Amino acid sequence: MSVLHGPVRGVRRDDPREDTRARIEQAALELFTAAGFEQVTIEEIAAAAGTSRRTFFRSVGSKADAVWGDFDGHVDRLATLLERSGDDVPVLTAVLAAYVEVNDYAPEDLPVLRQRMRLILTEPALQAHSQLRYADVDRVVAGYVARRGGESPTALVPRLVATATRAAATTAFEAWLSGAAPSLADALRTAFGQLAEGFPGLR
Amino acid sequence: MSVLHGPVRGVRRDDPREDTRARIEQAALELFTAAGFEQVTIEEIAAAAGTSRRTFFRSVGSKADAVWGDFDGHVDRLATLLERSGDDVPVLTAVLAAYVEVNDYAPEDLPVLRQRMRLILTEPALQAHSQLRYADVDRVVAGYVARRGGESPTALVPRLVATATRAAATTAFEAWLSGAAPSLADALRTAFGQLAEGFPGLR
DNA sequence: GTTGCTGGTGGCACCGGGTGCCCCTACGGT
DNA sequence: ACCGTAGGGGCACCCGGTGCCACCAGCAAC
Repeated sequence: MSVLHGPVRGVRRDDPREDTRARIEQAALELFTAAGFEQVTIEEIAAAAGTSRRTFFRSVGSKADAVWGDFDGHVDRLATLLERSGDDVPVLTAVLAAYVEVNDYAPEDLPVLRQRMRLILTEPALQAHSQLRYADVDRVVAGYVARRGGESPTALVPRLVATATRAAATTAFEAWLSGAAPSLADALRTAFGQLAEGFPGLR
Repeated sequence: MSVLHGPVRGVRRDDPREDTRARIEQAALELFTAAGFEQVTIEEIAAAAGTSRRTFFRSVGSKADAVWGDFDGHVDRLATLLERSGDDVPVLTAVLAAYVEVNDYAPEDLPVLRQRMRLILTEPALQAHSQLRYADVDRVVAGYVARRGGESPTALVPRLVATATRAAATTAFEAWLSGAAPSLADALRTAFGQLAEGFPGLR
């Protein structure tokens, strides 16, 4: 699951609030990458962004959010994509397609995405925080699977499909990050393919 | 993935250190269940256990560890079970069997297990922390799958099998907790079955 | 009995993330 | 000139977590 926010997040183009937020996120990303997430204090980030500790918390909410950015927007996009997918396409295929489209970034955005995902997947504190974000994603996917299958969103199969596909997505991200996969979309397709086949050769 | 520690954890039977630890964990569990994880402070737990804040941290390490208990021991048991499983049994079957055996509790231990898992699966702070524990489990399973398949533990398939089976295990735990499954072993078998079949009907 | 060591403990100061509250300042409308 | 409002800074506080030292059993050696 990725992290970059779309081109337009706020309402106005020169929103001063969004401006300081962007400055803070950028400063944070650089410092985290250089020195490690836990080694950098909020005060240092604020200083690097030319603002105060208090403003940091007001604009980004928490230290982890400085890395995650506007993830809620991505979850919303995922939900919209699933809602709009036709009922004729198989469930797993629809989920895969939604994951692929949500994570379709412009080439110039890929370096920053790498930076963020690298932090999220390697720094323990961010790894822990990720579970909370994943839970949001899982709720969306489970809801979709439940709707398609005429089941409750809390039934075993919808939950299982949601967590398993999300596990596949994060594994695909790891593979892409390590350079083992040519592209994110490719890694996602490979992982979902294995999942849908029930891991042939391991049974 | 469960949490209860085995009958003997320490070296001596009347280890005073183990004794205060057990008292603290019990007090913490009761308070967390009654008031919620974040609402209870370390000082309150220490007071309820008849000890001090400093001793709390010395004996249980962190607030989350008061709920998780000796999880490392479970990971070790899982690793041992996988090591000893024969090479003739299919990989997924071996992983399922290991999960089932690791989570085979005596009936009298089930209430406490429910209490702990309920907190871990519902309290956001503990949910976040769980990802770090799951990562340990995933490393063990990925290592086993890699060995059986002659691959690298960091290759896509071993990682994917590890995260997907663990996702199945946690989903099974949720189903068991909510009362939808008669037993933990049953829920695990159902979830692994779905996973191994590649979710028939959704493709 | 005194000495000395050791392990479990408590107290204390400190750090860092996070929040509530108040004040200041710049800006736009009237 | 007069406001209202929004973004920002400062400050005090809470809480989880750690390092350090001081205390006090118990126990071995002399």
